[in-house]
Amino acid sequence: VCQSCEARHRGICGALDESQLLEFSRYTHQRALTKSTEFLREDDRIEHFANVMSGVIKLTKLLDDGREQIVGLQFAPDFVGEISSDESSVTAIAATQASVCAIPKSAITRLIDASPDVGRRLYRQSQRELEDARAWLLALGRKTAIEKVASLLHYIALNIDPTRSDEETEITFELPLTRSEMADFLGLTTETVSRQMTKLRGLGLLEIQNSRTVFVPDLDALSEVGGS
Amino acid sequence: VCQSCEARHRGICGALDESQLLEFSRYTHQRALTKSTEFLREDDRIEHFANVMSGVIKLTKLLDDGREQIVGLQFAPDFVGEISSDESSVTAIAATQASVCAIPKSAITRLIDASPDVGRRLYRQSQRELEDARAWLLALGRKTAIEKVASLLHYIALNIDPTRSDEETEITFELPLTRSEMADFLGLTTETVSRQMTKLRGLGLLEIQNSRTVFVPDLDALSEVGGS
DNA sequence: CGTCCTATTGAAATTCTTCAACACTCGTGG
DNA sequence: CCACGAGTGTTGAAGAATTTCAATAGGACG
Repeated sequence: VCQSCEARHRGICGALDESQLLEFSRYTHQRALTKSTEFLREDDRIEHFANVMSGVIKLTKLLDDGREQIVGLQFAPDFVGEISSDESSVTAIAATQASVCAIPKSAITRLIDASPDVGRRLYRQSQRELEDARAWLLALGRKTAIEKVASLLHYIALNIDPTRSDEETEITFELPLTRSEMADFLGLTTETVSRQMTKLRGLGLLEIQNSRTVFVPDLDALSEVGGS
Repeated sequence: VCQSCEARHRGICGALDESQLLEFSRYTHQRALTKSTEFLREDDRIEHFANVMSGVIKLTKLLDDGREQIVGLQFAPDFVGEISSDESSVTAIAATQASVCAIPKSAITRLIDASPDVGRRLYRQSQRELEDARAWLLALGRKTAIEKVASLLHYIALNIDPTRSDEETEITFELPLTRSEMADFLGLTTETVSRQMTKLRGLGLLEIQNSRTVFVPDLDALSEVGGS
């Protein structure tokens, strides 16, 4: 059942052998999410987890007056959900059309006990998310608007396509976020994001079609503008 | 040997029974760190980990032009170091006089294999750090200067004393950070931090002695200013 | 007592935001 | 088929929050 799942190779399921996978697949169900579908809300009880198979999931936090911050983006084959906590500390929303493989909490617990490698993979993913979060702390705290936007575009470019090879220096992709969402990620306003995009285009680091389709001729140059 | 270690109860060593602890203690060594001692540098190979027993460790990241961001504070009995990565993604520096219990990488690996509970605790700590990092992303991205400073003071107040009970609504403590370090945490300048401290004092939320000793009469009121 | 480091305060400068107008895209219904 | 409208994106000008520059104050220590 899981053979076709993109999450198979890098995700947690790669830790399972064929028989475990078969057994496990009895408890999972695949789910298609339309854009903007919320499938996990901050402070809600966590009942199940999800492997992102395609699309992009945004993790957000809210201030009570409505100010919003995106605190993470999950690309295939990332795992969504906090194991060691009963309540979610973030809201998870499909930023694009997406498909996920949902797993009940009880199944994942059993899985961890049965296969230490699953636990290791979850831990590794958690560490990777922590690294990402800290890289963004640096960006939000110390980078200028144009550096922030360049960093975000570079980050998305590197993660949007799970099959992308590291050698490729140019890339074309669909932005999974609106200007407003980019702003909510970077602690800016839509207007500022838009202006910086225009500036990057002026620098020849970016070409924009439809305002959503982006061509980056030189990823390293973009990364350079984003600051190390 | 570890009986006196503050890290015993909440930290990872709490997962060990007496005999494991004794065996384990043969590989650890306690180390006193004077203020500003760097004991882990970004991109360096990780050779050993550390349990914070007292004091505060700051985790920082640098941009190549020297701009600095503090991306985490580790209080007793937190664990410092990334298990699932060979190179550190942060620099760890003693923000105050501190003492740590250092553990060679090889010992921790064996420990995890021997006791699943240790792995679980490390995972849980990692998740807690991730939650913290994301809470600060919200703060850096969307809070105003005064909200940032109030949030940081509240955070420090809650964590500085491992023996503090949740019932206490007022607290006096020594700031483990200079104004400049607070600024590096919050993505501000020292001047702005100083001005917001003055403002908070004016609001009666803070009393300041020596500029380092702080009295907070009402933690909830402070938290309120920091935004939810 | 002077020196160094940290912190505070003021005034000018800058970045980013806010407010406002307009353009573009896409789907729906006349 | 075209017009309309809603959502999204761009651009300009004025405003605000924070930074930068500068001067002063307070402590710790030799």
